Amino acid sequence: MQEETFYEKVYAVVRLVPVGRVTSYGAIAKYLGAARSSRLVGWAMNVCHGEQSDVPAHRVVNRIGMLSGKAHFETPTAMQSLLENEGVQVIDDQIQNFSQVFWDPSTELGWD
DNA sequence: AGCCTGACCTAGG
DNA sequence: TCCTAGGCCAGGC
Repeated sequence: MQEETFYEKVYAVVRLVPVGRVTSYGAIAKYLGAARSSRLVGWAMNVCHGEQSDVPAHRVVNRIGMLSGKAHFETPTAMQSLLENEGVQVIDDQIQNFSQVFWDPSTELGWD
């Protein structure tokens, strides 16, 4: 575990995100014990984008549930399309029922 | 080696 | 309640 870098940890958590659910950068960072390093999560996603990793970056949004990273996908609509394909309703780059589809690792995984 | 930027979050006015 | 400022770590120039 310690051998894994911050990115590896981020990827691991993102990969644990169930289908039809989304999480936030801050939630992941907080779960990793780096709540103040939420930017690194976004940076990790950027690196992940270049990698062929099976990291569902489309399931990661900001704290308000907005598809802030959609611009970094292959296409501006790829993120929304992927989320809608998984059953997540997205309107105007904004996830609907965000509180319901939100998946917090600190809560879900934290409860053991 | 130093400065700037970035898919963010929290706090203060 | 909305807007502005600061801070965090890593990568690029």
